[in-house]
Amino acid sequence: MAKDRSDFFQRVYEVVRLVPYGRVTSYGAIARYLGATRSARVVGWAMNSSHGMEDVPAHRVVNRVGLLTGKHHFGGTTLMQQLLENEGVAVNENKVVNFDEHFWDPSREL
DNA sequence: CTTATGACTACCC
DNA sequence: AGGGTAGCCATAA
Repeated sequence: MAKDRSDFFQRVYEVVRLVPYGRVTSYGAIARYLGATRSARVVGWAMNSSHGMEDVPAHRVVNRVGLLTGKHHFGGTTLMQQLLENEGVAVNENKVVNFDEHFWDPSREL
């Protein structure tokens, strides 16, 4: 049951879990941290599986421009936005305001 | 078993 | 500078 999906997914989940409160990161940042810049899609796909993982704050993961691309997967509502705003992250038009300020890069912060 | 797609990003022309 | 294609890995059919 441990390595069911793959180590890649496990690493992605771990990094996302390490995202501090009130901070957001991007798929590419995680992928790059794992050493696979082009694997950003896999990171997003990992998030798709993260739906059953409450420990994985996927709402803190957005695309490189701070756009809540995965918001549709949160129930098709503003749930993702509400979660971010609840943590102090301002969101406007499905985009993270001051994304550069809230951006948390694992390979940079870690 | 093979094909296609998917919450992305970067490079090439 | 802008648009299009390729790359990555896994899951689903």
